[in-house]
Amino acid sequence: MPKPVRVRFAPSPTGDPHVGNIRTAIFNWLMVQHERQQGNEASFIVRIEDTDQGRKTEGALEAILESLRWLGLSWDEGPGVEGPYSPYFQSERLPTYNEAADALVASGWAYPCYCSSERLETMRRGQMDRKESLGYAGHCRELDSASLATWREEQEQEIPVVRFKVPRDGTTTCVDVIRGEVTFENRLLDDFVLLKSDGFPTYHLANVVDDHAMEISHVLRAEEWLSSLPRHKLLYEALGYAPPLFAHLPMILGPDRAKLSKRHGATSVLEYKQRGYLPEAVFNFLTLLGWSLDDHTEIMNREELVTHFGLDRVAKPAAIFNQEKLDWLNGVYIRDLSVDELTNRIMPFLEEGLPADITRPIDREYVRQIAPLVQERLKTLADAPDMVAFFLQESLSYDPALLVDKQLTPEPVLQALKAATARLQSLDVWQAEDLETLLRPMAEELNLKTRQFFGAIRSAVTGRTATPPLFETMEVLGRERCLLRLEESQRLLGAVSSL
RNA sequence: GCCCCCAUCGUCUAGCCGGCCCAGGACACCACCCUUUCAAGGUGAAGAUCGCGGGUUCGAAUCCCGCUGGGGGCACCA
Repeated sequence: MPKPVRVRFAPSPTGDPHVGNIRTAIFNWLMVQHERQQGNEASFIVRIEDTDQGRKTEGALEAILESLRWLGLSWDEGPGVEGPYSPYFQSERLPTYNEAADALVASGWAYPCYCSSERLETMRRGQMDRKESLGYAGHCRELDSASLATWREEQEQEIPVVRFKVPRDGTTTCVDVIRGEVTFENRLLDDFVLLKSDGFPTYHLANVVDDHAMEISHVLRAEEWLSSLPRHKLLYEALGYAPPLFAHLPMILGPDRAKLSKRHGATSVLEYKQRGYLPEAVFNFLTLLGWSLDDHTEIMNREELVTHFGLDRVAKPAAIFNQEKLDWLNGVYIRDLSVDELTNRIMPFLEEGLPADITRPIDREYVRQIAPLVQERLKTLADAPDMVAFFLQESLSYDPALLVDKQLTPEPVLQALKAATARLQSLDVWQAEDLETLLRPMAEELNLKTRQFFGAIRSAVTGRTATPPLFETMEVLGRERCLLRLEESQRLLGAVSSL
């Protein structure tokens, strides 16, 4: 019986989670789902690492959870889902860390340090000037209790921090599932802080203690953590814990190859939601950043991803976030939606983005008729309001020049519009097919190219030059509105040509 | 500065326990087709001396070493 797979996503509530964080969450989640599909026991845990009171951000927790929910990354244990290892907020687990720190001090693996932050800062600057490697030099490490007390007075520190006593020599070899063995020299690791003077643990301590307490089997996290691995390994050993397996995931970089940040445009997952990206597209796209199935499969739904995902096909190099490819993928997913589904997804964007003069609520049934016409033209759901507005607007406002093809003068266009209107008035079945049967032959009669003739009608009826197919558009627009707009266009054009 | 990781088309990547690769797919770009506009779709083109230099080998993108480049880390942040 293999030990159950237990992985965790451990964000810190310091802002909107960006796509890199979420990609990590996706890989964790995927691994769990895959294991389950294989018939193995597996759990996805969300643990909130809120041990830095100073950086806590209002609303960040909700943003994290919303991001996860939006992408369908449900968790088995975590906020709102109590489990056998509750609580899942580190700020509520302080006693556990204290115990661990005490045990470490008792066993000689850690010691209190009274050095003031000013002293540390000065030390760091000195190291920088002398171009030495940075890190705590170890002043309090060897002090006996008497000299420690004196030092405490001198530094005016009430409460000490607790530091880990890193071996002065030797090496620490760690294993990363994706990269293999990585060896570090212990003398280059400084005595890092375990417990801060405010009583909160640092990431290193909290992380190790919790991963052990929650019986985490695999730690999948971003590559930026790789250099902390030896510290963690040492900590596991000092604490007498069996370490989990570690896999450091490739980073996601901006187009300038730097760590993704606000400068690169949208980085928050919620921003993508807002910009009209489909969660299934974002999910699929993020999965492809650092993982691949083979040399040709790219579009995979959740289920396919679950069956194929594995750590063995995670890539090593960092990936650059390619916005254009996401746009394409989003279009693919939009085109794949059923009309009903597309209508549902578009509605909120229309309510939100359509001009204020269009009366609300927007008629869903009508939108449902429009939806198929714009489906293959939408790059994002947020494109919908602009693309659809003319269907719902009471009156159009556009430059009458749009009615006239560049190679034409207003006069023949005006005549054509007049003729078309007259014929259309006597058409009793207002359907695309009939509209086409009626109008297409007219182009030749009027001695106009179809693009010139249809273009004029298109502009008259929509106020635009780029629209869905004309006849279907007219059908959805309806007889009355089309005729009205056709007449209006003649008025506009007449005014222009008489100038 | 020191430590660690990484290195195939502009980008995401396949290939990397050596020959099937003078390197495959996708996005973007270009051309053509379809066409009432815009899309979508179809076809095709262009695009990587596999970062560079040494080895090993009959043979290297694939193994080894060095260099260079990029990234990450070096907090009482995570």
